[in-house]
Amino acid sequence: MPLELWVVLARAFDAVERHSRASIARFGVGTTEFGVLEVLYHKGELPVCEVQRRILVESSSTTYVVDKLVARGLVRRRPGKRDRREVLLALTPAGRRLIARIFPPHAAAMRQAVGGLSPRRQAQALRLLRTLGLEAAGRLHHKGDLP
Amino acid sequence: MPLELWVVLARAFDAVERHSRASIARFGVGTTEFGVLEVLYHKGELPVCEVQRRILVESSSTTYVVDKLVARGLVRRRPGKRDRREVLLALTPAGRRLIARIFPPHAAAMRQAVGGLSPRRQAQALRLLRTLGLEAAGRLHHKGDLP
DNA sequence: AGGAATTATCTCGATATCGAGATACTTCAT
DNA sequence: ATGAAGTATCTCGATATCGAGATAATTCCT
Repeated sequence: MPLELWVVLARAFDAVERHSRASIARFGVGTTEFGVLEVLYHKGELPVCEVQRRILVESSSTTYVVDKLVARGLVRRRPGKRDRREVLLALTPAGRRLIARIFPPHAAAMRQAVGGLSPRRQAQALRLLRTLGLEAAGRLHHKGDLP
Repeated sequence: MPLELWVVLARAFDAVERHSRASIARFGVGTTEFGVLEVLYHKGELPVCEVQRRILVESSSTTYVVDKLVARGLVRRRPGKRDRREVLLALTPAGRRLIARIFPPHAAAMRQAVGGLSPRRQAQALRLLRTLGLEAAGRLHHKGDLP
């Protein structure tokens, strides 16, 4: 049963992610790039580490993606003031315009993607997956102690 | 709500996948390589395309992974007889020994990974995710017709 | 039977991602 | 106050993955 659950979780993620990628790719933006734009759009200026936590890639990849977005003039870097290790990220006007244009159709695409479940079941799935994710994350061995 | 569901789905997948990767990596095997070994272990000899369908990577990546497994002497390629386009894959004795050693602790690790949900809730999640995945896959636009 | 469309596999170049380690700054415990 | 431990970011090399396209075999339609 656990293995079966893991398999259907992976399949569901894959299928839904294809919707996401397709809806975003039309605008010449990749999944990870979109993640950065989206979080800055909704949360405002944030340090890199905060962005990283939300987009589920490693820090080196975050640097890489942000580099690209900066090169395209969509995101701006600024040294942090209170903590001088931090680098604060924010959208440029061009970046804001782009994400404002992408986001609504993307939200619609995702509504369509998960529309196979009724709203009631979506809410059920949401609760179960939240618990599953948090518990699984909490159970991650930080050093090395496996069976 | 759909977007929130998508986010928790991605997070849950990420967290559980980390368990999977960690449990497998100890044996010097990557996620995709494991997928190939595992499906051949449980289903016996299969054509590449059948394996590919199950491991959720593109065909070019499948070739790449199989190449590595063949080079390591864990998998064997054999031309298909009834359909001469096909290439049949099977475990070598060494491959069988390896996966037989990896699989039990991996199953245990996955039980632990999803153990945050009671068996009853695991079954619920399984049903919901199966529907979600199948529906989402069915709704994938094959050409280009998005909002 | 014969050509068109489909399917299976592979090649190749491009790119996203990782992991380990370097550096600089901050926090914490004494 | 000071040194140790922790945190934030980045660099660099290695590698997994993709996408487009090539080739060959099969199936389908009439």
